[in-house]
Amino acid sequence: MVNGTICIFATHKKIMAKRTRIKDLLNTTDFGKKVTVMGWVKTFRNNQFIALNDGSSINNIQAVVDFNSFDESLLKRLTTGAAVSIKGEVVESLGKGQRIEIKVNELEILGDSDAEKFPLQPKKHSLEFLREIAHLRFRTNTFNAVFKIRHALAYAVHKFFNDKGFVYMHTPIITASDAEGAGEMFRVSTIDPDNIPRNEDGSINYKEDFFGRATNLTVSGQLEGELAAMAFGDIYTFGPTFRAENSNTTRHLAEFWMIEPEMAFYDLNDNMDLAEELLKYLIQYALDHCADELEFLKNRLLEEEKSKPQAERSEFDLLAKLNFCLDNNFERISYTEAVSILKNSKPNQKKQFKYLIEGWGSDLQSEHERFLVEKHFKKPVILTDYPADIKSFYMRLNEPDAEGRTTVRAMDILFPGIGEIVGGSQREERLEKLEKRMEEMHIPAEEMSWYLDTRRFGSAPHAGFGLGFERLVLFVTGMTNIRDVIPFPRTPKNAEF
RNA sequence: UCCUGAGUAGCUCAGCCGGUUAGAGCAUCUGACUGUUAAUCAGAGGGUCGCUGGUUCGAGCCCAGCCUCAGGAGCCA
Repeated sequence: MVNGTICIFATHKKIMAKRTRIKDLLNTTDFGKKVTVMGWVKTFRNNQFIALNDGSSINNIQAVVDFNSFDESLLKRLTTGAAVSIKGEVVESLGKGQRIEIKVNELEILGDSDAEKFPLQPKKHSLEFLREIAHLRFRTNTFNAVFKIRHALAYAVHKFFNDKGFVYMHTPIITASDAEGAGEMFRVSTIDPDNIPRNEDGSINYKEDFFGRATNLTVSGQLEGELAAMAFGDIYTFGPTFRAENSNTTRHLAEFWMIEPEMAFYDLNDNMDLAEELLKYLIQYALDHCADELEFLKNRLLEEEKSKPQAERSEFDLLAKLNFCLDNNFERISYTEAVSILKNSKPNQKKQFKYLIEGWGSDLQSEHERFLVEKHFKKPVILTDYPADIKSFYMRLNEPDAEGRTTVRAMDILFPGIGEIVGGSQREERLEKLEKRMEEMHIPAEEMSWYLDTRRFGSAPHAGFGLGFERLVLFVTGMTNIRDVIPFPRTPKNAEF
């Protein structure tokens, strides 16, 4: 575990010598050193040159075989995808294109890879094709970079909150509450579908079910998070979330990961400050710790853009886009202000919007959000104080404005290319107002008694938000389809692997 | 769920107005070469044209239904 080497153990004996990770090898100046490297063959060129990758770096090491001193039958097995162990000497490369290489002394095939069947070739594959072989796509440069960044961002989330004294709270995956109404839920049940127990009126008798009641996979840990925030002050959740919506877009998954901080004694402004600080911290963390990966993805995007018409190409490359986000304050405007900007905007006046802005009260369409973020402000935008009618019951009510319109203390952070990346609010802490709102929205108060207890005993102002982790990874990696930033995407009609 | 588009070799794609034996590049296999960088050169093999049905003398191509994928919309994170 020292000098960048790790040990591999079998169950009862050490089966392999220490290996050197390729990432460390690529930085070494230790010429003449004898090393063992293990990895997977990317290509084997000219019967001499193995491009070897062990996942530690997006870059390969070149191992050079003297084909006269090795069995031809052994060299034949150096196919793309094969796992090999190489003992050799670190030497300065004779060729151009790499600084160092390994002169191979011993070569062992650990696992063959039938070239006729292995689907990955040393060439560009479409992301659609790689999605069909998600179990192997980790071995490509692109997904090596994407999932390294995903890891770094996940770690950074915990570091950010831990450093601020937040408590990481595990909220339940299986939940009985479906109160938030955040979309269709997946039912959790052990009832035999061929023999459903029924009540006299024909409805399903959930008393017979595993939990003795109807249960679902969680759509949000927020309500439970609020309970914890009312004791710990500052908490966050970071876990899987499930929505059974039939959404077929580049931004939606049936199973995704969400980060939900909840803070006592925060108002909406504190909430926005924290969200903006978090997003900038995470972007900065990726820039600081994933330089190689981001560089690779930047070039990948530039390559891809070449095939697009000039008008559709983006203004910035990936790194410039990320830095731009760091250097600028997010624009904060109210829903009411946004509506007036949109009403007077060119696309609205010229009737280029598919949905024209008529007046106050309806939700903004994605074309409107995109206009605000990508055309008008050209930076991330935080929209606040939405009409109460289109938002959830737990959001804190504002006093009606001069025209008698009621809004809630909600905020959505909109990012270019992604749309809504964060949704949050200051919560309604006043019991009577909350109960009245629940009644209006037909939310059964009896079932939510545990939630309302927070307002009955020591209620306090508090706020929180949800950050879609995959949407963040999308933004940072510059990928365009959310199915390519989660290892095993679950979408309608697809739960392969 | 709605709208639009697509589905042809392992991959990426071409296939004219419905007409003979469905093509290319890459990959694979065989051989050559041996400091290559998506190596190169020569040759070979490889097809349920998404599925089902229909129209027609004749369907990869036209029609209907279904499945899957992609992009957009809605819902949202």
